[in-house]
Amino acid sequence: MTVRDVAAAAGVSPATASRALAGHTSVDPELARRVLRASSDLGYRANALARALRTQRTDTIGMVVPSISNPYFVAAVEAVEQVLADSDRALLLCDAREDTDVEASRIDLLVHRMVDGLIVVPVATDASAAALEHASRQLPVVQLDRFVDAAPTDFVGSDNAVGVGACVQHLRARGARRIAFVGARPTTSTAAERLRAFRDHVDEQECPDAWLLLGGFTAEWGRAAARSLLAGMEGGTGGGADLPDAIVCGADVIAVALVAELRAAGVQVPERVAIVSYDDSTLGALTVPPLTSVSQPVDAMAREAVRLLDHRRDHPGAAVHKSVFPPELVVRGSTA
Amino acid sequence: MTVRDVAAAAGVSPATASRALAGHTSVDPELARRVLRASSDLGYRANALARALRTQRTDTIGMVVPSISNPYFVAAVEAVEQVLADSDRALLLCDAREDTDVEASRIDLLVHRMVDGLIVVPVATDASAAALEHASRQLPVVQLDRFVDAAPTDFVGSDNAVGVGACVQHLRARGARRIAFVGARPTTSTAAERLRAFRDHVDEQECPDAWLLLGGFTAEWGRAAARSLLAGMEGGTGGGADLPDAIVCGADVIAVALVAELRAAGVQVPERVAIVSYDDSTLGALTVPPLTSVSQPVDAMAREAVRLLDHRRDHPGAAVHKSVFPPELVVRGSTA
DNA sequence: CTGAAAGCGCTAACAC
DNA sequence: GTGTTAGCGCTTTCAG
Repeated sequence: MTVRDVAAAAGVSPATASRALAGHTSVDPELARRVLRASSDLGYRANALARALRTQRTDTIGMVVPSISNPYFVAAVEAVEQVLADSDRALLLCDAREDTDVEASRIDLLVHRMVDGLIVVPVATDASAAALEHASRQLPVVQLDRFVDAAPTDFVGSDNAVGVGACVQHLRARGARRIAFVGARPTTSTAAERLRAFRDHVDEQECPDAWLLLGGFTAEWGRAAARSLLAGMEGGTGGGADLPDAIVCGADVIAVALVAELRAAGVQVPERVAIVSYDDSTLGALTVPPLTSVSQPVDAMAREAVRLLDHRRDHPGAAVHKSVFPPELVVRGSTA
Repeated sequence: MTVRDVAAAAGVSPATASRALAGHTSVDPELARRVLRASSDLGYRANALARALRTQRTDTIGMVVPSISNPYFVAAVEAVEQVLADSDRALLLCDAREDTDVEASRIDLLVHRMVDGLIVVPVATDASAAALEHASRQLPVVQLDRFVDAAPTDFVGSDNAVGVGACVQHLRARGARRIAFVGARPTTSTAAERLRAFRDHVDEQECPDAWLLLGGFTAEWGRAAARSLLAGMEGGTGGGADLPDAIVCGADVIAVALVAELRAAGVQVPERVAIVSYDDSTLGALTVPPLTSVSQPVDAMAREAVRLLDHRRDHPGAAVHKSVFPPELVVRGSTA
């Protein structure tokens, strides 16, 4: 089943058949109809490989995420997959396993596969730069969620300063006076921005340095941070006086485990300690109490990422573009 | 950068260069060395598209899962991606969104992309059959986790009878006398097998029909089922007398929401009601209390799935093969 | 063992 | 507007 067969059946040359199938206007309407007819009669489907080899387009987008076990990235993958499916394109997905070496090898794999573009959530600000920069010289690349400055690519993310600001204001309005921050070490732009935003919003009075707890975007870290806060309480004046009124978490994976640990120790959430978090993942909505969390418009962000890739394919020299979306605080039981 | 360049640099023909690069033995060792040398000097990488067009191998495997938001499927995707990456292959991932029409169109997309094989977790026993059957006539297909009998493909799964049996025995050993089942309607083989196994293990005494609750593999259903059980309690003799001692859940997503709802209603877990579940997902380990759950050897299953695809490529006519792995009950706080 | 030549299936110049 | 021809880059007959 090739173009030649269709062409023969329609009584035209392969070239004309190809043009008709591609919807080129410079084809006699009558011939075009015959071709289309023959094509559907024969159940013809153009060979994707041959077309790709010829046109240098694979209709495939590559995506590399730091870890597919993180529900936020899963949401991103889901959204991108949907956008691509809508335009008959496919997603080559790779998991970097939080390792910049793995990440580099996956990026290389995808470039070599000649994907039309690459969507990357970089593992780390420093160590991801080289691979990204190299890739961006071969094809359109957009960084999603996190940004590596050294790699001059397009970017789609959300405004972490606004998000964290909303968290702090919400907690204050709810009466919180003393607020802790449990986030990730600033090895990624999001972690760094959230930390900086938090620092900008509170002073030493509201949050002493001991309550700026930094680890990783993992459940283990959430648990460890909770234990650390609880230990501080025991050393204090007793009665939980040295526990913060509220905690801002850098991600739902952290918050879920942190809440679990606090509750296991008999600390009431939200009565004794209110919790706000980031990502608004399915995870956070399932727990007791469900998490108040900052939500990002993932679908719109996915659409924008794909749009930027398409745009850059057509305008390789265009200036680097950054799209930053406004997040929104979704209030739930953890601050009820 | 093409084979011709390498060949020229090594002073041989493209054919010989190609053979040397492919490791064919029928090449003069000296020439082979020159080719390899030239290749690495020039940083040559064979064009994946051209090779695929010629050899009819894309080194890409397609995978379709019912929903990428379900952590069990994420674990499966993660495992498959790892196995493929280890053999320099890539994963084309599609999400069927629990819809058999979407599933059919994604399978079609992947077949058309000429993936070397297809790993499918079918959405439903009936409605997924046609697409699977059609696909399996074009390329190697293996069904994972769930099985559609009408589609004669290889299969990799785990023994649900053994898993559910272990759940029931564990609960009995813990002193449970009255056990409810909250699972999914038997529209998938796993749901059906788990339900049947449960029925085979308990009698009307231990579990009246009212306690066989069937919905979907979703958190919403877990919540609804919990409410239903709580409503039954109110109608009973009071004091929670009409609540089961234990509940077997068909999946962690169900269990997590069910536990949340029970606890919100003041029911102690595991003291009043013990919970066991299925999948042993990251989700279940994060909750309070963490879930006792049936664990499947996902990595081994992924390896086996890829092995079956490879095997079938070499032996298209071989008999259909089913690999069933033994699951294992992981005991945690929800039955502590 | 090696090279020349063909061809995977498609589309894009180029001529008519 | 249409057909002829060439070629994307690779591998694999087929001769030698």
